[in-house]
Amino acid sequence: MEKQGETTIHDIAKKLNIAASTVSRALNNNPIISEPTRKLIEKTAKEMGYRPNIMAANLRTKKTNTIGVVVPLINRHFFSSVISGVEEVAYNRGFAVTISQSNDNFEKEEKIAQTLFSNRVDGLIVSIGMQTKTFDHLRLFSERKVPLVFFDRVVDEIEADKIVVDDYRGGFKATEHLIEQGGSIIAHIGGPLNVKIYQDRLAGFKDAMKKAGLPVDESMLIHNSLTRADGTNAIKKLLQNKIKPDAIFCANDTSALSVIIYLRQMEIKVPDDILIVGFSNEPFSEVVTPSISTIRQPGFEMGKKAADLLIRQIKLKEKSNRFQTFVMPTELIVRESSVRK
Amino acid sequence: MEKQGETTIHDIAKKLNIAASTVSRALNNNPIISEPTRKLIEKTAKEMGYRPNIMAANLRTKKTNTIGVVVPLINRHFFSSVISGVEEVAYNRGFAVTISQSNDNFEKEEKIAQTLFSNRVDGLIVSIGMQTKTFDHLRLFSERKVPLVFFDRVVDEIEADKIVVDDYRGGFKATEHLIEQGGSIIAHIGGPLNVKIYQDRLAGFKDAMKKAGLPVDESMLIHNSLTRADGTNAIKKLLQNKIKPDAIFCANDTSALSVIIYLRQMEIKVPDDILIVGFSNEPFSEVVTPSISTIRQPGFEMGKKAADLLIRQIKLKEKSNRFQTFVMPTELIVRESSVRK
DNA sequence: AATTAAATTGCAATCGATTGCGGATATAAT
DNA sequence: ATTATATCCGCAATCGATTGCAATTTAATT
Repeated sequence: MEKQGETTIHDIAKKLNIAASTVSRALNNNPIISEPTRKLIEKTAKEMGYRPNIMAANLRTKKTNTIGVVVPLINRHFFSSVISGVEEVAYNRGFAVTISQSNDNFEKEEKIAQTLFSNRVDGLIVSIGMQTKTFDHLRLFSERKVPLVFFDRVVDEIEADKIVVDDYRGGFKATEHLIEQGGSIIAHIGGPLNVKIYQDRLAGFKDAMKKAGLPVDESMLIHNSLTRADGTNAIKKLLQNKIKPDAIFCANDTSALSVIIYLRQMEIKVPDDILIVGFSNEPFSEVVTPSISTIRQPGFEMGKKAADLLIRQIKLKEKSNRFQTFVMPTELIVRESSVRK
Repeated sequence: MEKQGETTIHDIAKKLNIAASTVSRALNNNPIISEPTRKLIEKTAKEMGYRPNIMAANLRTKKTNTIGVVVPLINRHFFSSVISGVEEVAYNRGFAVTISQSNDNFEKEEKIAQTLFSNRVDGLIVSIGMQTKTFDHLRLFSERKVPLVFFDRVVDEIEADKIVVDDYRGGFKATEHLIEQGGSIIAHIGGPLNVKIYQDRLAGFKDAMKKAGLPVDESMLIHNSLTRADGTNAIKKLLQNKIKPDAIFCANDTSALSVIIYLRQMEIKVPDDILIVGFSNEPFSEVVTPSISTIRQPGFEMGKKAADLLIRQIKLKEKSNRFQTFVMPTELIVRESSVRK
């Protein structure tokens, strides 16, 4: 005999001639309920196919047990790895994960933030888009005390927990490595400078150059959105310089790949003629020929850490702890593209 | 003056000396409310910083405006592309997307299904895990009339909308291509046969062989989980056969990659000595050397289609339309790994 | 001016679970 | 037998929005 609707705690209560409140407490393992009645309630709940109505509970408790994640692009190895890490931790601690992608579009990012806020997510994990230069849509969360964690592309202007990779040292190590391998006229293909990670990678690049006593010529610096097409355009432009680079530090693997493919077409040898280092350790960087030296970013671990921090904030709540910034170590992975045989 | 809590429709109603119901209707653009009062209500709502409490609305309407997506692994290009497509459509139609990964683990898939069901998602989009051989956890949805759409790794035993790629023709085309290129002793590295897509790819393989009058030797068929390690083991085993294959159809690009890398180490030339075709068109397959011929699966489009179908079901509800299966066309992408120069 | 129809708005119940507080029962102590 | 002390449990309000139905106001008609 199927009931017409879902069974509620009231149905269970009625069946057992007890109060709904008792049922509720029993099902929530409230120790105030005696063992035998709890057992009984659990048993009949199962028999009746009871499933708690989470919306009702949420309404009452003002919690959704949901955390929101906003990334520029899901379909991108680094971000999907982070999401994977977030999901793993969240799932194990009883949180659902709602995911949205901004497509690096500011308006969409704003709308997503509004929506997630209205949906009362218990907390938010964000990596901002490349166009994002104002932050009111995110301040909304921090001001209303909704826990917020930034990762990778963080926002300096907002106080919150942050998880970044050591982009500065990554840029530094990459450049230093190129210098060690014999590069002296070194170009940098970087991302938009309103995004901190690209500032940092650039800073690392410059400092490594300075340390080695090498000049940084403006004509050797290019900033774009680091897509495949951008990478191709960038290398074309670099090759038009009177003095051509003998090494390039690319701020991501995608542009490094573009460069390598274009150079192959031009019959310029990598690494013999030009050394290349990328950034992020995308899966393809390992298997392309020549394989791309790059900087590893521990995406999965960052996701786990972000979720852990966020959930910690959610649980603590009131106790406004100081916000922390975690810097995940970067690792230079040396492959073929940067080592002369 | 911040109110202590959120402003509700009752607050607005009180301020304007009208009933909460009027406010509710006005905000929902119910035409029964006159234009001037609607304007007034909207204006004060904005002034007071009103944000609807979605949980309360959900509780009342029994809708969550959320759709669940379950995939084996987020961090996998094909799946993240599908998710990306789902997210795009869902977002534009006012649905949130909750994502979970099963890690190809049956128990986790079960728990996820339970959780999403309890969370009252309005519909579910699923690609089952490799271990999944029973389906009660999914029948839960179909039986309780929660819209359900399968994609890629679908379940024959459950009636629902399904979106698959034409794995049979994909397998057939891949194999036919290998034969055209001169392969005659052709091996197949496939996935577990409880998953339909792998059955179909195998069937396509066999039929293409039969059509060409070529024998299918059991020793040329290997089934595993198609990981990097599995791929390496598979090619090792194949090379131990007395008769060695001169072509291999791999059921995914990952195993094709493993094979290529192993063969390179063994100094066996691809494509000169052995032709290779993979499956899925993972990003790396284009850029590896030799680039991998493969079968394209339109992940993003599948995601969009899945979301569209699901939302259509959600909107129609009652009108139990016939369930449909959409077969997305596959496309053979010929690259270096399967073409003798 | 009276009556009717139409247009608006309000009342109050409802969705299902949670929880503070008071009441009932049982066991122990005197 | 009586009081004290836990131990359990139930009552009823509450979370905030939605909605059927009733009530009121306004406009239209005769």
